[in-house]
Parts: sequence; structure tokens; C-alpha cells
Amino acid sequence: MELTARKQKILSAVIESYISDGEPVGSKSLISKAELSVSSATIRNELAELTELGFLIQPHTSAGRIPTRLGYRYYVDNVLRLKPVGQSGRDYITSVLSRVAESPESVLQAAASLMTELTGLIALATTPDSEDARIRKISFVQTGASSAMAVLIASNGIIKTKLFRCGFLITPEILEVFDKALNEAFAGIRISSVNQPFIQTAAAGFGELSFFMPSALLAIKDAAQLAKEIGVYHSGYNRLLHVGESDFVPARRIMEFLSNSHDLARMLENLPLKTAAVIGQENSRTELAECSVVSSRYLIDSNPSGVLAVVGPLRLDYGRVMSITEAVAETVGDIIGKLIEI
Amino acid sequence: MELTARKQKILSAVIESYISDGEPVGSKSLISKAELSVSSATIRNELAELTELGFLIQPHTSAGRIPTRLGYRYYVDNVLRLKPVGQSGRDYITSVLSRVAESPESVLQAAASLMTELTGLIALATTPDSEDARIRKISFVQTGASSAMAVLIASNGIIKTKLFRCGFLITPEILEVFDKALNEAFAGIRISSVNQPFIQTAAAGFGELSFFMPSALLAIKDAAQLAKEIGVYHSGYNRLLHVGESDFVPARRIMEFLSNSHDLARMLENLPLKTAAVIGQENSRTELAECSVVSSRYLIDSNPSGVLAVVGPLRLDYGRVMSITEAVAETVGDIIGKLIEI
DNA sequence: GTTAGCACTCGAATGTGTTGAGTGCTAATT
DNA sequence: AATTAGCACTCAACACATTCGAGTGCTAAC
Repeated sequence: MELTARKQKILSAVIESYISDGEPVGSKSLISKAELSVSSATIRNELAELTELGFLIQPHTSAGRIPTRLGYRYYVDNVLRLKPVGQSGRDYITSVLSRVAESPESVLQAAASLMTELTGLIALATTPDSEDARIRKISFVQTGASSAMAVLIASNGIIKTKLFRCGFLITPEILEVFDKALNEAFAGIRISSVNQPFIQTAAAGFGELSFFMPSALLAIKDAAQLAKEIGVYHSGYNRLLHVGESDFVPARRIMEFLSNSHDLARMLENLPLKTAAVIGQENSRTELAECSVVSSRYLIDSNPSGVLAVVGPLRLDYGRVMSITEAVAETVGDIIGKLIEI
Repeated sequence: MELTARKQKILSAVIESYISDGEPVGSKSLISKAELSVSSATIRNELAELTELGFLIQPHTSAGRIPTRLGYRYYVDNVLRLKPVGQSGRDYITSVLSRVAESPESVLQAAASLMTELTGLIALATTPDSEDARIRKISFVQTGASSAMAVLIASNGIIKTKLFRCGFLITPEILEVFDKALNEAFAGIRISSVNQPFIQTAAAGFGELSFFMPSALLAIKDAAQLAKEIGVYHSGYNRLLHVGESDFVPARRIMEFLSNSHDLARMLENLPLKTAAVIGQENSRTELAECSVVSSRYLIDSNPSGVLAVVGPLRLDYGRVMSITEAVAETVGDIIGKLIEI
């Protein structure tokens, strides 16, 4: 859909004014805002056509216009130019994230907090998809007379631990045996293939050892399960109550959805590769029908991995938020990438 | 302060009616609710005196009475009889918590969720105080060419891990050396005494080894730091939006306070030993001036340890909530106690 | 295609009247 | 001295009416 230059100018002015003030925009105030040298009547004609086209609506007859979902969409797709985050901004992001560059998880948690800090909105970050990750190494640490901790180290840098308890006393020798047998059986295996049947066939192969194995095997299975689940880190849930316009009911529904990490992970997984904004009812979840989600995937060694996202009202400074999200995602990718190499 | 039997009866009736309906209570309806055979005029006189004493207030002249903080306090202290949770309830609590009896942390997280499920309110659970805990054992697991994970096992069952990176390639032999040197130096030491100066004197004692040690030592210090910090698990933050009566502003302040685990931990630490209710402005934090906090400490081997708490409105079924909190706390103590023995 | 002019619409703010639950007080009763 | 019937009074809640003004759509002229 193509709009005349003047219509585009007016649409932008309405959206930018509404984003900054939250008030419906009338024809008179647009004369100065859109820097046009026509009368308010002309603008009214244009506004009427833009309304006809579905880009604007009037909350009520005698009010100004506010953008619709389509209006925002047109604006984001055709008008908006991202202003890349400046060098000082990038330096800040890098310094904050480097400080916690210990594990992918710690970087992602910090990235979510950082995004909330920078945008004032709810931020989400998912762990890298472990579809292709393999088991690099398995270790055991004794934690008690008959309890131990299994440590699973994956090729994508994810490390998961799982405590377990045996029905017998554990000795360093037994752990040695676990270690040897399980690394032989599992090292290099894809994490996504470690499931119940797989464990069972593995158990069958251990022959006389099998008496000692069940708890350790189960622990490894659980750890693998944890490693392949997409984790969601979040920040700024209290910002939900800042949105002055919305009332309790939608806020509660959103909160409940965001609290359910399973559905949330599934939604985030399906976000596009590029930095993008999903606006209002475009969201796959009805709970988010009154929200916009801005997201950007981070790349690890040039492979699209997890996603960073921000959830806010439709009335959102898309330019700013999309630039920030993209910049943080790039930095996250770099930092996690370096973390894994080693 | 002593009240006549009739005043007590009327106060109870007002509170119980208000707790169940949320409506101010008038003199007429009290005739049946308090099961008194006097006229409404007599009750009005009694209500006037209870108001005089500060136990009740009128939201406005022509309304019924609602309890004040003092009213609730008198009720909780003098009238309320806890109804202990029945056997089936206890069985349920035990079965839910046993299923996750892997580490103190997992039990506490589950306990918080369980309390939200049972009471419909925000629930909090703190990890046991590590003031007296000692380092039982330190282990290392290699996670990369020059990175490793330190595992610190404390005498109170808390296990903390910390990843670290060295400036040199790590070999099994080096880890062995770390393991030996650090266990010799640190086993049996109180966790609370592991601080920067302590680490420095320890480092000085390692002589020629000291080139290899700094990163490992730092990791142990960080892990000890984590182990001695009181952790707060929480559940049900979305319930904050269920309180129909309150509006956005207090909800936001409460949310912000609850998001700040440091202040929150400090507040929870100072709660009393016995199951208790802190009502409204009795709270040490002004953010909670319109909330009641019901709490109960769990005992590990008969020692008061962490605390379970519930945050709700003043208008709270204190009897039910206090009983549930106490029952869950007892079960948590038992289960964590058993976990540590082993 | 643009614009001045004007009647019109409707939300928000403000005011007015009514209703009813619940009170406090007084004087009579037990 | 405690209780109670009776009654005037208060005030939130609701419904309804009025005013105000920002902003519109339309028409006719430019």
C-alpha cells in the first residue's frame, strides 16, 4: 500500500505526537507538528481518508485521531528509520554485560535487566536453542555419603547440574566408574536425543554395572532435559503496573501468561530472525492483543540462537526500542560466542 | 486490654463478617451474626464504644463498621484459635514437598508455590541462615580448556557453584592440586568468615602454588558469598492484581519492594520465631503498611532457620492462613532436616 | 485541490435530586 | 443502670440534567 508523501507525513506526525503525549491528535495541532503549510480543513480531509484506510481511528466523534494497529504497522514498515545506538551506548552495553560474562545464563539475565533499564519495559531473554548441542562432558561430584551432583557440560556452553541420591554409599571409585562409563556412552551425543528410551538402551549396555547406574542415569537424563528446555529470563514485571491506560484485567492476564514459562518460551521461539515488532493483535497469543513485542535474535558464531524481547504497550517508541534491542542482542551474541569458544 | 464477653463477641462478628464479605458491617445484621438477643440499639452503643477504643472505624458517617489494625490485632491475639491443618492436608503438603526433596532450594521454591496455591496469596520462603554453617567440602569440575566450576558444599546442605576462568590451560593435575590445597585450607571453616582478608591470608600461605590460585580462590570466595546470602524464593506475584480494593499505586510500591531481594531478605530475617501475623502499619517497611504478613520459621534439627511468609491484605482469614503457614513450615523443616543428615 | 465558515457531536466536568443504609441521641421501659 | 423504641440526621451512591469546548464533517466559495 502506497501513501502520498503528505499522507505519510501526517500519519507520522500523528503517531509521533501520540507516542510522546498519549493524547488523541487534532487537525489544528498537526499544522505545526507535521510542518505543513496547509489549513486545518485540508488536514481534516486527509485525516478522514487515513481513517477510511484503517490507519487511524477516533476514540469518539469529537476527539482527535489515534493510530490503529495498521497505522503503527505502516509506520514501522515504511517510515521508521532505526537510529543505531551510538558508540557510548554500545560501550555501556558491552561493559555491563562483560562484567557478568561467566555463563550464557548470567549474560542473558543481565541482558534482560539491562533492557528493562534502558527501555523501562518488561524484557525477556531466552537461552540458545539446544537442538544441535551435544554433550561435551559429564562429571560427578560427591555431595554426601550417598548423594552426588551430576554436571552436564554441553557444546553450546550450557552447564546444568542435578543432585541425586543413591541407595548405597558412594565412594570416589564408584564416581570414577560413573564418570568413565557415562562419558564413553554419552560424550558427543546430541542432547535432544537423550530421552527415556535412549537411557534405557544405554542402561542395558552397562551389564554388570547396571546395579549402580539407575540414579546416575536418571540424573543425567534430568540434566539433559534441563539443558534442552529453553530457559526464559525476565525482568521488569513490575513495569506492568506503570501502563497508566490499561486497567487491572488485561494486566492480570498478561502477567499470568508471562508467568507461564512454557507457553512463553514457545511464543518467543517462533519470533522472526530479524529485529522486528509484533503489534497488538498480530501477536499469536490473545493475552498480548493489547501489547507490542519487539524482538531480536542474537547470533552465536553466525547462527541465530535465542531471542531478546521487550513487551510494552502499542504506544511505544518503536525506533528507540528496536535499536536498543538490536544493539543488546548483537552484544549478547558476541559475548556468549566468546564464552563458548574457550 | 480486656473487653467484656459481649464486646468480644461483637468484635469477632464484625471481623469475621468483614473478612468474608468485604462490606462494612451494620448493627442490624450483627444481631444474627453475633447470635445475640439484644436490639440493634444496644449493639450500636457497643459499636460506638469499640470505635471509641480504636478497634473499629466507620468509612463514613452512614456506613457500618470495619476493623482497624488494632481490631485485627486484638482478634488475632485474644480471640483467634488456630485450627490445625487436618491429616489429609498434612499428607498433601508432605507429598508435594517430598517429590522435590532434592536440595533445600528446591524444597523452598516448591513450598512457596504450595503456599500460593493453598492461600491464593503471595508467598515467600528464605533459605536457612548460614551464620553457623561450615564448609564441608570443595570440588572442582573442568568445564573448558581454561575454565572450571568450583563447587562448595556447606554443612547446612546448601550447595553453590561458581564458574571461573584461568589465564592458563587447566589439567586434571592442576584441579587435583586446587582440590587438595583448598580443602585443607578451608574445610570446616565457617562460611561467614570467608571474606576478602581471609582469602588474602590464605593465598599468602600457598607459597609457590600461589600463581595458580587467584582465580580459584576468588571463585570460592564468590561461592561462599552466595552461600551465606539469604536467598528468597517467591511465588504468586500476579496475585497482587487480585486485590480488588487496592489501586495501582500501592500495588506498584509493594511490587517494587518485593522485587528487591536484599531489603526483602532483611525484613524476613527479623520476623519472630513463632507463627505470627504482622498487621498493616506494624510492618517495619512502610511499603507494606496496607498489608499483613503471616510468617512461620521452620526448624532444622530444632534450630530456627529460614522463614516462610505470606503477604496479603489486612482483610485476611488469619486463622486459615496462619494454620497453613505453620503446617508447611513444619513439613519444610522435617524434609530439609532429613536431606542434610545424609 | 484548497480553504473559510458553520452547524453539529459528544466526552468530561459540574451540578441537582433522590434513595436508603446506617447512625446517634433521647426519652421511655425494664 | 442497662436496654430499647423511635426518630431526625448524615452521606455515599446513583441517576439525570446542564454546560463547555475540542474537534469534527460538510458546503460553498476560491
